[in-house]
Amino acid sequence: MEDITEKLKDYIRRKNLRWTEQRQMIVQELLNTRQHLTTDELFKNVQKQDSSIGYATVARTLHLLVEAGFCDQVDISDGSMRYEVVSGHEHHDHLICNVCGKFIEIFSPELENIQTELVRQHGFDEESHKLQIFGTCADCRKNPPG
Amino acid sequence: MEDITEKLKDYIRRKNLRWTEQRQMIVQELLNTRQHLTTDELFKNVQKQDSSIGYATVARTLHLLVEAGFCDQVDISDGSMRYEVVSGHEHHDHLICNVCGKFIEIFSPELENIQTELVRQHGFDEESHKLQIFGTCADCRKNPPG
DNA sequence: CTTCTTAATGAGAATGGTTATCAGTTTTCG
DNA sequence: CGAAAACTGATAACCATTCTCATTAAGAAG
Repeated sequence: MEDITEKLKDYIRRKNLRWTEQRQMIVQELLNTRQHLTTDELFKNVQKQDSSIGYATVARTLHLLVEAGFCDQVDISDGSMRYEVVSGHEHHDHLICNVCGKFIEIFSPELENIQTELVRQHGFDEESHKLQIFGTCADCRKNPPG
Repeated sequence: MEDITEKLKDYIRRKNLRWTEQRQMIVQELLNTRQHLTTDELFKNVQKQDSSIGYATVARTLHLLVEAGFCDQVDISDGSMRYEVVSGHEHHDHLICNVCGKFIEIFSPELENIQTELVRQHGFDEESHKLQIFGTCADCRKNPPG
């Protein structure tokens, strides 16, 4: 999905913002390493390309991407926020491996339905939800430690 | 459930720790205001009783309670951890009101079953999970703003 | 191409929640 | 009592994130 860059350019044009070399490079790097990165991890990766780019610019670009709807901000309570490129299906939940840190995206209509029903029973008006399942992924179960 | 205090005393005895006035007061205050408090909120409440108690002691006591299994640490990504007294059912999920901040504890066996199945399908070995549903609670829907 | 407005940048300071440090205190147990 | 060890309170350290501000540069207009 390289056209995220194009869509972002559109967004930026509409909002009277500016398309800069730094944003280009940061988005490129984020797309390359397609993972759930922290600001600092992405910052370090970007610095390998261009050591003049500052931390604040990376942080600001990530905020921009979230605001524009191209990234999700994920908090797995490990000390810092992580960012992922929104890919296809809008909403999904996460399996998170405690060993290797990998994220597996999951989606289950049944799960969503039960949640909707639960919420209704409590007279609650849902806006969003977040399900995170922590454990050991299949790979790490097969090849334990190192 | 005032006997949480007694159970905690037992735990402390077993671990060769010590039951102090400060811990007594902090636990008492936590039980009184039975809510999902931040360390700072509990600290402020405790200070009303005894202004000599330090922040660090409150924080340490909360850690102790979590470690001993009498409290859960809940992270709703609002900037700080919250603590709740474990009440009856071991595991539960949360409905969180974006308006008044209230937590509603929910538990659904069906939900748990579906999750178990989902996890199994991915060859994942679950250790724990966290489901948070954000929205507006029944009360805040009836009586909107302030 | 040049000018002009204003967003963007980079460095570093500020912030805020949490954790660590340490000297002094208190509990426990022989 | 007296010693060992846990606890306390004040404050410093930490760390991710956000803010500040002087400078740079995008991009629209002329």
